Amino acid sequence: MTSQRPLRVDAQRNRSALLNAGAQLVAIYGAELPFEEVARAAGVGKGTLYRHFATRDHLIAAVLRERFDGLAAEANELLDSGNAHAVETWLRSFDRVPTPFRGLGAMLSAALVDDASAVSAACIPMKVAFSRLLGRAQRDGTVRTNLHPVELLSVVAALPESVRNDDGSSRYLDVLLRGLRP
Amino acid sequence: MTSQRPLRVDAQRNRSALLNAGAQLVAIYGAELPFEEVARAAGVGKGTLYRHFATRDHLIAAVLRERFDGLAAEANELLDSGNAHAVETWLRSFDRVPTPFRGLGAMLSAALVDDASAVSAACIPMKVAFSRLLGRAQRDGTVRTNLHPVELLSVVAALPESVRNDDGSSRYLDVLLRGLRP
DNA sequence: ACCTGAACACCGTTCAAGT
DNA sequence: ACCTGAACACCGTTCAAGT
Repeated sequence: MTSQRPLRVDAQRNRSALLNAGAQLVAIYGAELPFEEVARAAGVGKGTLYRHFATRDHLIAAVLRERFDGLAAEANELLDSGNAHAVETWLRSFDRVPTPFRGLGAMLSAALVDDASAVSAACIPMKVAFSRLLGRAQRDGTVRTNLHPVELLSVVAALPESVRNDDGSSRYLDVLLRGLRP
Repeated sequence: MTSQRPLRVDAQRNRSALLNAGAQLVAIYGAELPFEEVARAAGVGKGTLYRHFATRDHLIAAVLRERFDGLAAEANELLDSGNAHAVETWLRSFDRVPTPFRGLGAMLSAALVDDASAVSAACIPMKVAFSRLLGRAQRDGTVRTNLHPVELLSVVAALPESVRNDDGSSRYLDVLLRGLRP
C-alpha cells in the first residue's frame, strides 16, 4: 500500500493535465499512443510525465480506472437484483469498454490475464464482481461450468474492432453468448 | 500484376536469407519484430531489406503465405469430401495459424478485414475456399446464416493467446463453435 | 539491377540542474 | 518535493555512391 500523501498543488494540477491529455491521445492512438506527446499536450516537461506515470500502461490504467469501477458497480447491482440474464447484460456493457479507443481491446485482453501488468490492478474490483456474477449463473445452470471468469473477459475484450456496430457493440458477442450455455 | 522477371542470383539468395531471418524473428517477436535486425541477421544491408520488403507487413505476409495456401488446400479438400463437420474441422486448423508467433493473431485479425493491408493479398485463396465451405454449411442449415465468412475468421484469429492449450488450440474456440449453430 | 552503409529523423528515457 | 529540458540511445527509413 502506498502511503497516499497529498500531492503538492502544482503536482496535482500537472497530474490532471496529464490525465486529460492522456485520455485524448489514447482515444486517437489507442494503446500505442506517442508517450512523449502526452507531456507536450499537457504543457509539462518529459520528466514530469515519467514522474507521474512510469510507463504508457500506467497512464492507460489511470485513464480506464473510472470505467472499470463503473462496471464493477454495475455487476454488484446485477448480483443484488437477481436478474436472470445478469451475465449477458453485464458482458454487453463490458464489451463496449475499449471501443472508443483504437487497439485497446487487445491490450486489455492481455492485461486481464497478466497480474504483472499495470492495468491489471485497476481491474481487480471488476474481476471480483464479475466472478461472483458468473459463479451464480454457473450454479444456477444457465452457463457452462468449465469457464474461468477472467479468461472469459479476456476473450470478450479481444473481439475485433472491425466487426462492431455503430454503437460499439460486437456483432459476434451474440455468437459467443450463445455458446456459453451448457 | 507485376511482371515477375526472375531475380538476379545474388538477389535471389538475399531474399531467401531475409525470409529465413524474418521467420525466426517473427517467431520470437511477433508482429512487432525489430525490422532493422532482420537485415543484420540475414547479413545484408538495410537498403536490401527495404528493396525486397517495403514494410514489416510485407515481410510477415511472405512468411505466412505457405500456411495460408496450405489452409486453402485443406478447405478445398474438405469441400470435396462432403464432411459434415467441415467448418468446425477447418476452423480448428485455422485457429492455430498464429500460435507460434507472439501477437500475430491480433495483426492477422485486422489484416483479414482490411483489403489495403499487405497480408490481405496472401489470404485471398484461403478466404475464397473458406467462404465456400461456410456457404455450404449455411445452406445445409448447420450454421447460422447471419455470419460473414471473413468476419468470422477475424474473430477466430483474435482469440487471445493467453487462453490456449499447449498444442496451441484456443480453449474458447469450442464456445464459439457452439455459438455458430442456428 | 542490385547492394551497401552513412546520414537523417523521430521518439523514448534518463538525469543533472534548478525552484 | 517537484519540475525542466538537454543529452543520450535506439530504431526506422532514405539515398548517394559503388559493383
